[in-house]
Amino acid sequence: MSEGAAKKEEKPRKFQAIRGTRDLLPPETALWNRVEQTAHEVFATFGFGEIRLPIFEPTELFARSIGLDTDVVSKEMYTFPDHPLRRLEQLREAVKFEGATFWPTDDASLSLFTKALTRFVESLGELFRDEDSETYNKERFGRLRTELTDEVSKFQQLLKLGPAEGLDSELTRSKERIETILGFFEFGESLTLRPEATASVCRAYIEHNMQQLPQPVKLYYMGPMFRRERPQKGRYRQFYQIGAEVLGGSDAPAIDAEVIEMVMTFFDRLELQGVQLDINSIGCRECRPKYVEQLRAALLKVKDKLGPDSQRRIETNPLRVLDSKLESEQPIIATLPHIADHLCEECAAHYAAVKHQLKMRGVIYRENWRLVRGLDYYMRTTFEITAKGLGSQNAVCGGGRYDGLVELLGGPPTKGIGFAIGEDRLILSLQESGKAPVQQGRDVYIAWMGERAQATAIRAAKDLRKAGFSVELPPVEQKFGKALGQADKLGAKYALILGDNEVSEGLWTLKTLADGAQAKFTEPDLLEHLKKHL
RNA sequence: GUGGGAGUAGCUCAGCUGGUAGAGCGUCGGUCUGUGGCACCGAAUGUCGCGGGUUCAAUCCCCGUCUCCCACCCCA
Repeated sequence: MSEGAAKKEEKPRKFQAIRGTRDLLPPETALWNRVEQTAHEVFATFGFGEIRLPIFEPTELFARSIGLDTDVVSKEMYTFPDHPLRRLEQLREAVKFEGATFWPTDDASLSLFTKALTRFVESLGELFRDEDSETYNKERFGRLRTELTDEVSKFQQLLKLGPAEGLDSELTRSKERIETILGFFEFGESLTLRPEATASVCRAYIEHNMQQLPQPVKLYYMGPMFRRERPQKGRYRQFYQIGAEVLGGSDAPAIDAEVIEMVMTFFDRLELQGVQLDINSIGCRECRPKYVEQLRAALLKVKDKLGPDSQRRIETNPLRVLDSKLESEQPIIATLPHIADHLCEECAAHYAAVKHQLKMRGVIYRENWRLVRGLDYYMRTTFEITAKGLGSQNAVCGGGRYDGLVELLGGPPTKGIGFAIGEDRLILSLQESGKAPVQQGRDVYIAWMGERAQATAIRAAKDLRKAGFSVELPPVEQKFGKALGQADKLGAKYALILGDNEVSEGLWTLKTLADGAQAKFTEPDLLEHLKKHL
């Protein structure tokens, strides 16, 4: 038993990718690369430039843009405090380490406690010297530091006076004040792993004064996003998005249409199957609230016929009732008022023009009056693209217009529209329809034998690779049979045979693995031959 | 966060209402030291997801837990 336990301890912990994250391996990564490469190419033809963004941002950026009441912000973000919290934890550790309780009760532990606290305050001083970051408000921290030291010396005095009459409550209050001040240090900038990238793009637009560039500014990005959801088919906690945003300039319907055209072109190029574009307009700050009220009123009339989820949404977000999947609710939903009939004049005109622009571009769409977007910042044009083979998460792209978001984030009034593609889902759909690449083979496998031949083989590999061929050069000598077996398993097209004969003759043997044909070439001829045939 | 299904070799899976594990594929080696795919022979790899309980005995029964899959919710 004890032996078993000891044995157990020797074995290091087996690590595994944490829930909702995964490794992408070859050959699948070849497909990812193809998708991303295609995005680079297609987006470039539409005049979009790539923007590379931080993976984390201030929490507030997402809270403000996506909306506090959305699920994404209220329960799905990976949020953590920056560095100052670590300082506080260090302090707590230090106090514990010195053998003192966090709240000393006698002289001995008091001196330990103040020692640890003093060190903590000093370390804050270091923090200010080390970091030139503007994230920390020097003045505020200086003030806090003074308050803290003052309060601590007061606490010390109180403690030394002993539990004299009337001082107990003073002591308690002093403790509370110190804790409060320490609490402030905890509020180092709260950071969040980005759950999406639109907010970041807007932040970058503002930060780099892009309104001074020729408008509109057209940017695209790709990379991982993070949401703490329950994993499912086509849904991960670290997932990948490819997105694009058009910021600034006008809100011309042609921009909406061109952005949609671009995604469709991209999907077309990838031969994505079962592509279906749905569009809608959800109005603006003027007309949407009025519609929402009418919708709510209509819903209240049929409340008892709805499921519990939808009943709840009547209060929280009536629009979401529209995309309920419940079979039993479908007939009821069909009777609800359409937003298209309640758009203000400008929104209606814009929506009509977007549809016209799409037609001119030959983009096939379906109007879906039940298509509503979840994030707060969307207005007017919204769209969603679905593809086949995705289970119940069949949306592969979602997007819409978000005029006013830049302004909300402290920038100038700016028009905006964009979309995000779920790359994981895109890949999944491509794989389901048999578009997955096969295992990467090699152009040439070099079967060498003998020390002299290895030198030749190394030179041959270098030259072939320089010419762009994929070459496998075995690190150790192998029997010929084995070498050819390896070449076969690796899916090589050719085996270059280099043995004593070849080296002394200066004629290299090239074998075509598919049919077993062999021919001899001089070194330069071989390169020429391969260039012609590969 | 809620519900359902599943975890046995690298992969796909067997394992009899309890007696401490097997197959196929793959990997490696050999038959085969200048010729691959085939065939034959051989080998390695498992804390039977993890922890606890019942039992003389648990991969199997019970409880908990973790992970994966599917769906709800929400979203890309």
